[in-house]
Amino acid sequence: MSTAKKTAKPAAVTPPPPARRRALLATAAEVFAAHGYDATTVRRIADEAGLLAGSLYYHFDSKESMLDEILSTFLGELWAGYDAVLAAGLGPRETIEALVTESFREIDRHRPAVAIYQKESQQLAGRPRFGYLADSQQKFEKAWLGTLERGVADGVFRPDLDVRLTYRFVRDTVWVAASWYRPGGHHGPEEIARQYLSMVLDGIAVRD
Amino acid sequence: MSTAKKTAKPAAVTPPPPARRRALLATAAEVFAAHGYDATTVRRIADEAGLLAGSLYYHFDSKESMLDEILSTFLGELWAGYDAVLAAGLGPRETIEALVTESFREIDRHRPAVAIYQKESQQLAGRPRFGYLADSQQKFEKAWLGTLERGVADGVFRPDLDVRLTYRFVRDTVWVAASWYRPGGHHGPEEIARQYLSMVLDGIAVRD
Amino acid sequence: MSTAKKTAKPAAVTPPPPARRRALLATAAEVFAAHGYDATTVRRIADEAGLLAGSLYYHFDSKESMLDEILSTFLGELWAGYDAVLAAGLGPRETIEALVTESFREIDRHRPAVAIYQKESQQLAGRPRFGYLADSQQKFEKAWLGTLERGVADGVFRPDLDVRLTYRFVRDTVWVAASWYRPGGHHGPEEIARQYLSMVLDGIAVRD
Amino acid sequence: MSTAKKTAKPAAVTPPPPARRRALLATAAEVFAAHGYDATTVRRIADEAGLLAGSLYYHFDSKESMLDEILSTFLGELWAGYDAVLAAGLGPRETIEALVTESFREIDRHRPAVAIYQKESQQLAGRPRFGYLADSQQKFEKAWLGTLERGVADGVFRPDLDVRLTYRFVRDTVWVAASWYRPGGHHGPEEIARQYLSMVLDGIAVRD
DNA sequence: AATGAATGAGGTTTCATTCAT
DNA sequence: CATGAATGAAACCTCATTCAT
Repeated sequence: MSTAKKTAKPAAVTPPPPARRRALLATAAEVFAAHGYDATTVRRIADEAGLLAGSLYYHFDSKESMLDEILSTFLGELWAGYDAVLAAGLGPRETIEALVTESFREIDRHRPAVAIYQKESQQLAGRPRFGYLADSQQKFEKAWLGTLERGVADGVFRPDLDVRLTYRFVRDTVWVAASWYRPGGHHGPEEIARQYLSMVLDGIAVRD
Repeated sequence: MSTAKKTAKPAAVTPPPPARRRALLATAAEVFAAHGYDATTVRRIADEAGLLAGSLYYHFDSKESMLDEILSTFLGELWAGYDAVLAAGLGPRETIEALVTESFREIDRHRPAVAIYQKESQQLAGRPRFGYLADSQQKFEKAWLGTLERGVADGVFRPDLDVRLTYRFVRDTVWVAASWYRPGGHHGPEEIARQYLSMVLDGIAVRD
Repeated sequence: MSTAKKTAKPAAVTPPPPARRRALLATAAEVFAAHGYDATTVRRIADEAGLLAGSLYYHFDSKESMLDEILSTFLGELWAGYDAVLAAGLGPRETIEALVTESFREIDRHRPAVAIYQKESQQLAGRPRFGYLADSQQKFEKAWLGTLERGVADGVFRPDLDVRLTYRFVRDTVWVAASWYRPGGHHGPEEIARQYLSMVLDGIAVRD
Repeated sequence: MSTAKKTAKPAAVTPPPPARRRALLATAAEVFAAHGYDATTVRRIADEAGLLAGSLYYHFDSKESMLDEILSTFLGELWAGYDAVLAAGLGPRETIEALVTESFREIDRHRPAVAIYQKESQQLAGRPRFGYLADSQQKFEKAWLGTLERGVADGVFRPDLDVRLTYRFVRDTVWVAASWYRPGGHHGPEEIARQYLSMVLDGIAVRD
């Protein structure tokens, strides 16, 4: 029956429009990540996606709006994960472990977006349209710095720690991983997180 | 006679005063670092330097040649320092300490160049003109990876270390510091190096 | 049966309901008049009409053909009115009065078309498709100029009149009214015509 | 002597930069007036001026800024003339005569600008950048309407005049002349003004 | 050394139009 | 009849680069 086809996949009816959009954004993200936002031409994205440059403008307002959608989508999912961790009431060490693990998971799922974020966010945060990048960065700092400080106060982390400096080192190292991480490689995100945490928490030197 | 000056140092006739060149390159590096190479217009550099865009071409062949000169100068000095460290015959731990300290010193002296290197090198390494970037990266990897491996073999570093992964983390953390480091701030390069080494070598967690 | 309807009026099958066409043209005319032909996008018209840009092409061949239909329809009705006046055998003054009155009536009924005509006709008259605009302008000139000349010859209009100049002034003032006239406002078209004729025929100065 | 050349034309030293600018603006104005602002391509202007489209951007920020400069320059000169007339303390009839004459003089000197103003000002007045167009229009209305009202009050103009309507007719007729006026033709601006004033003030009909 | 002006290639974006569904 | 997606031409604009002065 003709109705059978329509009722067969009712769940798929809900998100019908984003289908193409999402594919195009994925392509765009890949190219942005590989060549940098400025150096990426709209034509390059279109080529990669198999249509003409002008046709992209049926789906998106501008090159910038593609970037915007890529970054805001990523940050949305990132904060969903982070907020869950922060709401779990874990101790400082466990919170750091969970945040690091969550971060590498995000890199695994949104590698191009993370790479773009890493390279361009400082540049973009100034523009009004990307104000949410600055907001996110502030929340980010609050979450990490707060946890580190709590750890020092609780006697879990070394008392001589310069937390601000430590925060910067940890933050950068985690995200910069997006520049070399390849999904499906030797290590999954959890394995990488474990190695990284082992280094940061316990050091690479052999203990006396 | 006017010829006296010229014949006195015949070799110096071609590149008259490197003073201006250096100043212009410093300006260019600052702008490249702040906005990214692609996003930087020649006019912007010229504005910042107080002349017109076209006038820059009296001093340099092209925008790319400015970038080239900035990066190769930086890498030249970097390797002078690194080679000295590597030739000193230190133990693995001391070598790592010396390399990290040397790196932060370079960041202190060449912050814009390092920032540019960090952001653009992956992109540039492919082009023939910037082949030395890839070479440098290889030497770099060899130095660091070798030292880490030697440390593990010597029982100085933990035996369960994934040296490749560790190398990446360490490398990135060091260089990424160029994006937030401000010369003349709270900590000098040596202090930052010490903090960083303390974290990487001994971990941030309190020992039992 | 469904076929009954179709076979009932075979002649009407091709151009089914001019109702929709007319409504779409009215919308198009409004937008053309408000923003100018070139500055009007097909999408804007479609938006205003409540369908998608592509869908307009089911009804019309092109944007230009909409313009064409709007203008030719208008001119058709205009000349029906003018020809009736000119065939009535009135005296020069009465002819002028009737033409002016008829013109303001047309503005009342076809304001957008008149506004378009006013703004674009000089531009369009050159293109072959719109040759009828030039023809119309010639007929127009002949009718007005002829009447003015007749009036001077008959001693009804002042003998020192530069008829060509007068023609231009009168012609422009009448049609330019389309840019500010709003149907349903204070004055109806006949009232405006009366005021205008009073000014042009007798002047605004008080007679001695 | 070399100094002779420099001191020969000291007066020309003052306005050295606008030389090329003004010529380019004149060309642009001509093209805008002939084809309409929207329908005019930057390339067309460049072709007409004998350089490449991109080169225009050395002199102007944008197509819009050319339009802006054309219109604001014109309005500046127009109001210099109008203000002088209004400040002269003439009677209503003489003021109208002087304003009309001044207007035709402006058309004579700025024909393209007037034509552009006539065609595009209503469209542009809404945009913030061209707010001065709306301001000008208000001043304009105040000047003309006020004079007409004063004339009626003084018994110089007919008491049954609808001044608002009269204002519109007079205003349009004057400016619309820019669409057909050709400098250097049969009539100079003063002659046209005289003819026009004769029509408007005394009417075209023969007095009884 | 530097300026003013221009070039020419290429970038982003717009838009009338087409067409399978 | 209408939609959604795409095309392709052309528009505005940017920018590295050149060159006569």
